[in-house]
This record gives sequence, structure tokens and C-alpha cells, in this order.
Amino acid sequence: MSPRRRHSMSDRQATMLKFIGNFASDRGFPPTVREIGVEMEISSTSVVDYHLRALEKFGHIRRVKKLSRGIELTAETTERKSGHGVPIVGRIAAGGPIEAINNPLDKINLPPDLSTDDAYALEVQGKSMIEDLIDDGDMIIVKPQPDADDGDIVVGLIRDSEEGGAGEVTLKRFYREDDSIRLQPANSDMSPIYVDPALLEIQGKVVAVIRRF
Amino acid sequence: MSPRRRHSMSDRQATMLKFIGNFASDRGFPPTVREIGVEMEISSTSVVDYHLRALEKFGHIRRVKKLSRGIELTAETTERKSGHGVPIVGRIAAGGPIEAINNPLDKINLPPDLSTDDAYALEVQGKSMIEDLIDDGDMIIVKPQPDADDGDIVVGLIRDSEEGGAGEVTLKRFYREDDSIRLQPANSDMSPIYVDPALLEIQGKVVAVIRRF
DNA sequence: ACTAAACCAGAACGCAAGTTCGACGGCCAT
DNA sequence: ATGGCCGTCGAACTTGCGTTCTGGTTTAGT
Repeated sequence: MSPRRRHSMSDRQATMLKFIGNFASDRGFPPTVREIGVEMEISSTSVVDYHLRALEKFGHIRRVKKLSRGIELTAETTERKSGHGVPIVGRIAAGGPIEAINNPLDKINLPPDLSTDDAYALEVQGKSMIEDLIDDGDMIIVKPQPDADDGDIVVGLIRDSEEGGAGEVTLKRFYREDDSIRLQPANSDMSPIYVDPALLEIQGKVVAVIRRF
Repeated sequence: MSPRRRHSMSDRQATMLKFIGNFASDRGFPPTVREIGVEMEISSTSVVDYHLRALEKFGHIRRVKKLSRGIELTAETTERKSGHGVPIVGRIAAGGPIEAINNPLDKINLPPDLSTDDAYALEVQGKSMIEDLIDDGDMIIVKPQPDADDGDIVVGLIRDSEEGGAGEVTLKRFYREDDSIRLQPANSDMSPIYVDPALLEIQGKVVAVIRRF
């Protein structure tokens, strides 16, 4: 078997990348190899260069060789920093559980304080959360997490069987009951759904709603 | 009379500033003195330096001396370019018309597609628009405009008299009636307000709502 | 035990790039 | 016409900063 392949950067490189980003964004220009060295407590420029090469190989930065401060953060990296650019991964049924999460359809830009690194957006379909003021067509921002507190509005995947299988995704309020979990719509025309905890996978929690007119 | 004073930069300097901005934003780092020289068709680095000093004196850029590419666009100059950063100008009554618009309290970052140059954000107070799914505490994004179409949700300033005076700001749906304008709350417990068109000043139209959980 | 890979040091080389100085012409206003 | 700004040139000087080479240690897989 081939030795462990590096699919992504090491810790060291991650902090280096972060430093470069911060430096560039508050000084207006990227750091030099030596400046990075000082910050990272690396005494040799060759070592910094070494890490920089790694970062470049993984596409996190772009370098213009021979140029002083010739380091540029890649577009995605820059966006991840400034917070914008959350993927819209699909539509979600707020009516009955209908549709599963698809592949990214589009992107939406968000205020940085709303977009944690891994947040994503979903377009709501249906009116089951109407009394919580979430309408058909609204965009919800979801912060991924595997559990929830009572009363949280969650995106939940209800599986058909223990073994997984596609299942269905739904938007509801989350409440723990004795032996099951109650997924409560906010619509008096609709009834709560009771599911076996083993069959419910919490995808994340709704942290914000955005609606355009 | 004193000779023409230079209150701001010359044409030459303006194009130089623009070049620096573009260079920095699409290369990721600012240009060197010599690179600017080539672009501006200036053969001597001292001339570029000369202009750079001028730009710095007028506060358009900041320079870190002795550092390669040590040029940074000033904050305002940068922001003029990138667009985000909408000010939160105050709270608005969605209940009765209570409060006027104050001075900026804070800033919120917005997706670029929502922030036209002059958009601003308001925090909603009260529940008068609850049936339009705008709750107490929600943030609305307002695009300034002096008029509105029937059914638009608008921010309106109702003046006390023809002559102006402070007046009150309110959030309502806008409808033209025969001789007056109806400002319609979206709350069945509340009644519409009828105002003399001469006393109503439309501040803008709501283009989006953002709510955090 | 051998090897690959991740990580590091130090030093030397050389071009890149900021700084500074002396000089020039054009354009005003006094 | 004289002096003061603006814009310009060119060259010399000095430092900044990327590159490269030759070494080293530690860890983990085979």
C-alpha cells in the first residue's frame, strides 16, 4: 500500500496560510518569506519556502516567482476568509419531507458573521414553518451540527431504515420525547412527525433566514 | 489672489491611484515603484516616488518605507471599490410610528447583490408587519427611493406639518387611495394609517429581511 | 534496518526594488 | 527676469527578499 498521502495541508501550513491571509488583509500586501519565518518561528527562509511550495501545490496560494511578496491567496481561500460565498446546496421541504439535498446549485454571498466555515444555504419549499415566519422561497442558513437542543429549528434527514438509504430531508422544530423525537412543523394545518432517534440524522441548525423582495 | 492651490491629486495621480488599486486587487499584491513607472510611462523611479508622496500626502495611500511593495490603499479608498459594509442606521417602529432614524449604530456586511451603493439596514421594532413575516428584531435592508408601487413595503417618514419637522418613521405596506395614501400594517390587530401625500416622504423600499436565531 | 517524508538550520548568491541626489524645462505670478 | 511649483530624467547607492545548496532530526511505514 502506498504510504499515507497528504490530501491537504498540515497544521503548520494551515496556520501559515491563515497568517498570510491576515497579514495581507490588514497590511494591504502579502508578507515576505522572512516575515513569515519570524511569525512562525522558523529561522530559515528555505523552510518557509518549503511550506509555501506545499501550499501552492494544494492550490491554496499562487506564487509569482522571483517577485518580492509574490504570494496571492487563491480565490476560494480569499472568499472563505471574507465570509462570503456559501453554497446553496439544494431545496428543502418545509411541507412534508420530500426532497433530499442535492449538489450545489448556486452560491449566495453572506455576511461573514453568519457564515461559519462550513455553513450552507438552502431554499425552503413549502409553508410548514410559516408560523415561525419562514416562508416558501426563503433562504435559510444552516450551520452543520450532529445534534440539537429542544426547540431548535433543524434540518433533519429521516432514513428509511437502520441501514441508511437515501431518506428524506425536512425542516422542523426539534423536540425530544420519551422514546422518540418530535419534529414539529410551525403550521397549525400540519401534524408533528414522530421518529425513532436511530432513524433521524440531524444535519444542522438554522442560524438565519434571508428573504428578498 | 493666491495661486491655484492643489486641494487634491492631479489627473496623473488619479490614474496612478486607480492603477495601484486594480493591480492590487487582481494580482493580490501592490505594484513596485518600477512597475508603476512602466505602466505610467515614466522612465524614472524618482518620478514615481514623487507622485506617490503626493498621493500619500492627500491620504489616498499609506506607504511603509523601505519595504518592497509597501503601498496600501487607504480604507476609504478600498471600500469605495468593494461595496459591502452597509450601515445600520437605527431602529424602526413596525408597531406605531414611534422613532425617527438615528445616527449609524453599527455596520452589517451584506451580500454584494443586496447592497446597492446607498442601501442601509434597520432593525425592526414591533410586530406590525408580522403577517408579512417580518418580526420584531429582524433586520431589514432598505434601498432608498423617493416613491413606491402599490403593495411595496416601504419605510416612510410622516411629517407633522407641511413644513417638515422631525416626524416619525414607520414600516408599512404602501397603497395609493383616492386622495390619500394608505399605510397598511400586516397585523390584523392594527388599523391602516391614512396620510396626506404631501406629508409622507418615502424613504425607501424594503428589499430583504434577515433574521438570526 | 532501510527508506521516504515532514520538518528544520545556516549560509551564500544575486536580482528586485526603495531611496536619494543633482539637474532640466515649462508654467505661472510678482 | 526671477523665483517658485510641477513634472520629469538618470544614475548611484543600499537594502530587501527570493532562490538554492548542503546539511540535519524525527517519525512512521515496509
